[in-house]
Amino acid sequence: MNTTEEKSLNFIEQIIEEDLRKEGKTGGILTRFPPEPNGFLHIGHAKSIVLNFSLAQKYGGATNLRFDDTNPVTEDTRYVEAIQEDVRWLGYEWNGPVRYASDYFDKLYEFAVGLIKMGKAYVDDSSLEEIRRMRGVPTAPGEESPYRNRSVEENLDLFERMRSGEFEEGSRVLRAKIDMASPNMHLRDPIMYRILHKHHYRTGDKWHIYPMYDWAHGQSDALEGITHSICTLEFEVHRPLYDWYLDQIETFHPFHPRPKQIEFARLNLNYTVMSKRKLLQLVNEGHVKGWDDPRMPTISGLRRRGYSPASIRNFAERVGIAKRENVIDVSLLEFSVREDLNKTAPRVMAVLNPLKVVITNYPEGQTEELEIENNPEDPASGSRKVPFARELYIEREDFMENPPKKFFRLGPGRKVRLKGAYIIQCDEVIKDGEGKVSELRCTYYPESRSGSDTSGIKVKGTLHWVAVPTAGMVEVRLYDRLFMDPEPDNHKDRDFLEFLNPDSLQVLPEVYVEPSLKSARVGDRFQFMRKGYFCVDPDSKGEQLVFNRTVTLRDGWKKR
RNA sequence: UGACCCAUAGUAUAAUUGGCAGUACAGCGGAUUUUGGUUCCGUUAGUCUAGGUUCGAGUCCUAGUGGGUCAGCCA
Repeated sequence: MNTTEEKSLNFIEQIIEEDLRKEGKTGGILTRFPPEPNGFLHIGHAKSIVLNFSLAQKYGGATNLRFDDTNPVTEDTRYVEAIQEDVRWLGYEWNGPVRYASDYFDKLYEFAVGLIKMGKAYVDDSSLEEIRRMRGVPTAPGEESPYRNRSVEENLDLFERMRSGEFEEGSRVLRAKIDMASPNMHLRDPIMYRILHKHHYRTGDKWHIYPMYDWAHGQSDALEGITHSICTLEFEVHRPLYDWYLDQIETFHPFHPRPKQIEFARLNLNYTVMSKRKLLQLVNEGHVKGWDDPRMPTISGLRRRGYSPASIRNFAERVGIAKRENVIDVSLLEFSVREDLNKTAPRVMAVLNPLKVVITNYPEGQTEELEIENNPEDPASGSRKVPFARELYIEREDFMENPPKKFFRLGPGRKVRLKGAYIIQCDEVIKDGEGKVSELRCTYYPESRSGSDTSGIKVKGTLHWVAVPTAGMVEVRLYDRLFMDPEPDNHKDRDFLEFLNPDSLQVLPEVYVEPSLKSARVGDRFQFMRKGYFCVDPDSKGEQLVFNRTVTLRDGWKKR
């Protein structure tokens, strides 16, 4: 079973192995990750990154990072920085330099001239509206442009003048001459170049025409020697065009290897949105604090939330690769972080919502240092000293005045163990003027000390705690799902913003923590025992630490 | 009144390419536990429908149904 499990390949791996077999090779593929720098990367991109890089690793190849920067009006260098950081943080190193589609603008222009000379491309003076109208609709053929049969000489002249900036934006385009009656809309004389008098962050003001995606992408793949160009399903209808362009160019400029486009289903996660447009909207309208808000499904958001690169990689491997539309349950993502952090995150104690406990038989002024292991899952992580004292904080929800039988925690007359310390018994409940429990008076059993317990007392519950005199204080931010609906953008009559969860962020400004947390630094991850995994946020300033809750612990006692 | 793609437990994904439908997450039950965590064991639950080919169909064929994509000078 293990052996068959290892042999199981996804459909892309099957295609690659078949391709390699046909060519009598055992490896040497080249994949690419081609983001457009017009937004931050999200968990869906992570799936694509992991796919492309792990395929290359598996089949002895490499992966290029190429920015698809063919639209200067929406793209920005700010995004190219952020994207590189995210890919690196995920743990991948791309092949050679960062590449840009704009590196190939000259080559692309040359290829376009080649198509014109073959009579396979022409300059169209039609307006945007005319072109749209004459394109027809999916169920009915379009009609040919009156400019479709210009002479090669005229096309060459016009195209050259388009490039030099002689014409207004929108006045002309270069189109491939294919088939206005094709059932595939993308083959109805697709536009190759549009006029854009825009400054490009890399090519400056050199160009007045910019290539469309279809014209730029496949050729960039071919020029880089990409063997397998993996993209998402919506590009499936583009594949005939991808191949057509390559077919034409290969008549005067053969490519070895010739790239092959393969499509797979993008990742969708429930209780969130994954489109860059909607993510941008959340940022711009202030529904979140930025692209890296810990509630965002962006890679930078997840990083800030406390997700580790390994947990995201494991998640991406687990979701699988297929062509079926899918919606992954967030619980799989959460499982992936817990799995990783359980093995790596040191345990500490923090009380989110405090209730004071006074141990009446513990000598006033006395303290002691208790040795507590840092991570029971990792013996190599050692232990630390945690101070104990007569006055402590415990979690308010760990006490009930009238507890049900199955409640294993504290109640009047009940006993519990304090983690790594003593067994205590609740003797008296003190309330404030409003009847709210304000303090517990307890007694402890001196002989029940952890590690040398001779008391013989058995308790069912163990509580975390923080000693009052030595307690540190931090801010904690608790996060819940950003949307209350599993598929917020899948409702025909309702806007996804209607499903925003008003309680997705809860700030606890004063949380008591054990003193060992003083040395925590931005990015450090911990398990707050019994409460979940937490990560130090960059908003922390010096001693003033801010923690983000990455995810709660699995709760076998599902209360609330 | 088109073309193309897709359809396996609640979710996602396998099935040596035509040979006992498996895995993970989620759920449920139990054991262990100084985290109601972890770990371990058990368990519920599936091939869209109808025909056909075949000794044998999740897999091949036909039709249907359902879902998705395509009408940007976005990618």
